[in-house]
Amino acid sequence: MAGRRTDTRERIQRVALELFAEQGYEGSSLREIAERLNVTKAALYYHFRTKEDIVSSLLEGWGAALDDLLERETGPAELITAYAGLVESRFGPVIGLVQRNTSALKAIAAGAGLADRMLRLHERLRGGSADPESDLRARLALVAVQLNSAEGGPRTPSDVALAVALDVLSPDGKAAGAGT
Amino acid sequence: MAGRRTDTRERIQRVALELFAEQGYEGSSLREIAERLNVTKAALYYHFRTKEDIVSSLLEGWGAALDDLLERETGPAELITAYAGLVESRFGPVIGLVQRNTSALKAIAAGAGLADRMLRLHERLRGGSADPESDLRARLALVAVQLNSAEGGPRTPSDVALAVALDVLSPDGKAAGAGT
DNA sequence: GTCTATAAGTGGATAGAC
DNA sequence: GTCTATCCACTTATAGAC
Repeated sequence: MAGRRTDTRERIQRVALELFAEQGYEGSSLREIAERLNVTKAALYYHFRTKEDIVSSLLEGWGAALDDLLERETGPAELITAYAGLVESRFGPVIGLVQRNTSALKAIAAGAGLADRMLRLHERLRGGSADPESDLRARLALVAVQLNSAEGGPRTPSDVALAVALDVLSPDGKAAGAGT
Repeated sequence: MAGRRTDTRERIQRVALELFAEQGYEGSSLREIAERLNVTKAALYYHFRTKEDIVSSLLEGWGAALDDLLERETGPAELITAYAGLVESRFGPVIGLVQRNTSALKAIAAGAGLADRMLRLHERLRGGSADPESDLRARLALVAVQLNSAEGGPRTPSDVALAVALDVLSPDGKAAGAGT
């Protein structure tokens, strides 16, 4: 695994992520990716079977990390905290991509899979309470920690984002949705 | 104005919005729009100069409504309330479109114009306070009222969404950002 | 206002040489 | 592992008849 001689596959992924972030998934062509790498389109096809494979490979790590998260049996607060850690440490750019290309990516298996996991995370986050307000608050908490994702630079310090997310999820004053 | 004999232009807009919502802007072709309308592509070009013109015409009303909103000299709470009214009464589907096709639409003049107006609205919403937390809260308030936009049906009752938005913007306990 | 026909270009993808 | 050359489906857009 670590003994490979070239890193072209990784370079393709890096450049593709760059380009998709700038112009969107459908707005970026394989020709452009190849040009920026100074190779030909055909070379890309040695490393990836299709264009969809390229973007899927980009989403892969994020999907796996979400699965890890969903397996833990922690409560809402710990869940959103761990989620914030993932966003901050590694997956910000990928999340930004997903968020700005929702329509384009929902037509792709890996994209639909991510949407599914986010839905499950959302359910776990609102815990037992299924009322509309808790539902909305759980969504907003997720948005709070990922709003920064990849637009020119981090805007909200990550600790502030997490604090707001936690407060939005369970506003002080009202005890968190422990009743019922 | 009210005396036109055909409504083809409006029918094109209706079908285009439908299709863009289902498959995204770049994922929908003029051929598909024409087919769903039982006309030919060429007919579309009688009513709109380009594909971009079609989507721009869809965003137009929303842009104008935002300009109206920005001209009023009201405070944050009134602003978000009025915004929620617009989302609820007329522009939900359009906002959903914008939100799910951010990348694709930023390459379009009308789309970039909308992003600009949202930025100004966000600034007005956080009023004088420029600290990271107020900034994030202002963004979240906007998200709160528009999260429902066009996915199969309204999820959060609009009054609940507005209440949460107002609370997120200025959590009770802390007085709203009225001082400097 | 809508049609047929077609231009002109791009896209993703493959074959086969090196 | 990368190249040249090519294919073909499909796109936006236009010309001109009806």
